[in-house]
Amino acid sequence: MADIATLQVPQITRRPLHEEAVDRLRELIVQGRIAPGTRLNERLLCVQFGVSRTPLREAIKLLAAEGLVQLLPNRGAIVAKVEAARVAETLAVMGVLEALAGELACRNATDAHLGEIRALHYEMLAMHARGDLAGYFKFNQAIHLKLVKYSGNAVLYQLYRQLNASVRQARYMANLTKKRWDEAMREHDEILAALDARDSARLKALLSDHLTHKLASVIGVLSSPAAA
Amino acid sequence: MADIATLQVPQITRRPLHEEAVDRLRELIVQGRIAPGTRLNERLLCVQFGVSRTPLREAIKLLAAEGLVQLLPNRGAIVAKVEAARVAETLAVMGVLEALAGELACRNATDAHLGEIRALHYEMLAMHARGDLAGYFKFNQAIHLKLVKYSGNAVLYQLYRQLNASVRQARYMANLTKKRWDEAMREHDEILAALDARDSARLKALLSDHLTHKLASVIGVLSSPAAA
DNA sequence: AAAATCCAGTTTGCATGCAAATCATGGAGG
DNA sequence: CCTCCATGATTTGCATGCAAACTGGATTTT
Repeated sequence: MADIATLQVPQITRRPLHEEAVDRLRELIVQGRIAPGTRLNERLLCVQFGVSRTPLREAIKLLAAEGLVQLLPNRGAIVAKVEAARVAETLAVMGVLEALAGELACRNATDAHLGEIRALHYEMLAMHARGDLAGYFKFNQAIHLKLVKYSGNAVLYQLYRQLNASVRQARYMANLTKKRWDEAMREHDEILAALDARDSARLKALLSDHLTHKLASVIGVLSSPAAA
Repeated sequence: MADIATLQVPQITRRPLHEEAVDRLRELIVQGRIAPGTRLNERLLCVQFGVSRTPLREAIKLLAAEGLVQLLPNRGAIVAKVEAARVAETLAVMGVLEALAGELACRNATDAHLGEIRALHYEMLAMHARGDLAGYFKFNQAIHLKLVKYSGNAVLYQLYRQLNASVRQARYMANLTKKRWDEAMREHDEILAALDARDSARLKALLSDHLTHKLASVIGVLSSPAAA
């Protein structure tokens, strides 16, 4: 008897509030609902999240180490600004990380994993065909994240996600031109082919180029904001 | 008048206690004074640091996002364990980061920067000649850090330092054998030569190999702890 | 008029107190 | 003897209160 009850016991302990706060605040930031440079007013966010200042402050500290917010001693925290220079640096790093991920994924990913990526790839192509930019970004992100995940290197995955979050807003500005979007799709085709063939050297080169192109695209947008 | 007074005004505000706590706690952890897996007792650390629990808890959250400690909901935090698998993964990532750093440093480092690295290189050789392991580690670390710093990519530098800290204990186990130590010195000679020649392709390859060798060395030690 | 000073109002940083969860120890039952 | 459960002690998580620091604008000084 009481199997269900005993099984639930380890789960009834509720999730700490500061974890909840971290997720909600991160969501607000990466979605751009709080403009970069804005001060995070503790009291305001408290009432918004329905928690006290203590767990909220702990959440802010977590996000600070992630690089999403910047701590100003005695002046609280502000949403980290996404400066063009920093985005460029971040994408350069992500480029080599993804190249490594591709290399490892060729060795470590299972056929099932490859199938999953292939499925996402076609979903992405569908979004591209429809001109659904939001949907495209979603699947594009998913593909890149899965690829890194299936590298089998957990440290790499965690780091990549961290960097990705810190430039998420900027990435949304990347493939703005139709030309660049089409080109990115061709690149993705090649990436998938190399992955399927488990050609690690080729995949590595393709991913590196892909990120370099994305970098150039993002920089172009960031350095001339009026062009949007 | 009152130049000194007005200049000091912005500085009299004392450093927040949680920042102090972060530094002291990080020091304890990376130096291995607190064994991996140990629970961080808040009350204990409070009296040790002379601060209240609130700033201490915030410090722990910062270190958690850095990866030095692991948060267990409702059970506080423990010092992150350095498992062989995780060290291997981390070194693999550091390898590509350093390769990128070398590539960038060839382009961006000034001659003064190169001179500084060269000086550190000779200091390291001196330590090697004396058989001073601790001194050798110190200068070896300095060289690698400076190289990454002089890449000019701040994101890369921050990430590299973070990863380096998280496996610091393990790195001390790396060059245990005389043979590996001598080999590492030869590799460093080549690295310096490539950097001086600003041969980015060669430097990239050398650094990548260097880390791969270090990885193999560390793994060998970690997987057979009795062999020490 | 421009710059420096001063003074509320607001916000952050920190200490403390309390409730919930976890841990440890001992005893009952098999 | 081992397992399971109960219960007190410890520890974590959170809310609140207070002091220090910052902010912005009015006042004074040059």
